[in-house]
Amino acid sequence: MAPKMRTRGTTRTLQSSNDEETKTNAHSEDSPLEVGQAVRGKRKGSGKTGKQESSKAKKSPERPQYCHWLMKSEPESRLENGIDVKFGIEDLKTLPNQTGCWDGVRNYQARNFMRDMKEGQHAFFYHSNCKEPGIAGVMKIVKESYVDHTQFDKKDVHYDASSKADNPKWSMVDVQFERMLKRFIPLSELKKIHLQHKVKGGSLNGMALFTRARLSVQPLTSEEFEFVLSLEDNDPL
DNA sequence: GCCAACGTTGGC
DNA sequence: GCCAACGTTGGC
Repeated sequence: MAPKMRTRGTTRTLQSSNDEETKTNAHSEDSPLEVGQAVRGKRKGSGKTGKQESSKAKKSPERPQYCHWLMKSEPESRLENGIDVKFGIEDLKTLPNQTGCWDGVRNYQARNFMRDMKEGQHAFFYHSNCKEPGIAGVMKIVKESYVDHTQFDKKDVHYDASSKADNPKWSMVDVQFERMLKRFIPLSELKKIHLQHKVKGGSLNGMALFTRARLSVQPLTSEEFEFVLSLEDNDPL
């Protein structure tokens, strides 16, 4: 499976307020349209088409529109309830079409960011909770948010007994491997740059990786995204 | 609605 | 393995 993310928590996080807002829309799952290829065979795809959230939705104060993302997952084996949650970028490459569903996110803020994702946008694949944390590669969002079927699966690590089929709490997106970075960009290097930029100004000044460290799905501004990509051609700091 | 206790994330 | 930071829960 795809235990991708550490969602456990993380992913799911809501930060405070945000989530609440989001939560508000909780019901809005997006539409599950057809199933894409979920990776796991199971995909339950609910077929209902959601019409949308509209209803109540007042979309809160609008959330800024981001179009680049960073998603965390653990590349090294670790048992959670007896189940290995390992899912690194190499695992994504192995799936059919190099595509998988990013299930298991159980944090409202992270979930909301996934709900904001649009097909065709890019996300960094970040390796967390491992020897060398950092950004390994780039993926593309190939299916916008739909119901995360693992919330209803008692056997799944991320089963959520509080989520009901008629009002699912958790969503996921499908992502496709795009490419490895020309070199792995370690967290340690990003951190040094972040600290410099905080002092003198610079693109990584407010990077979510440092300002909201525990969030497993986070947005990047275009400037941040491009800056990180520019590091590929530099020598490691 | 506050807030203390508890649980999780994830770097180190 | 430790533990700081922070989200979540539940009593009141």
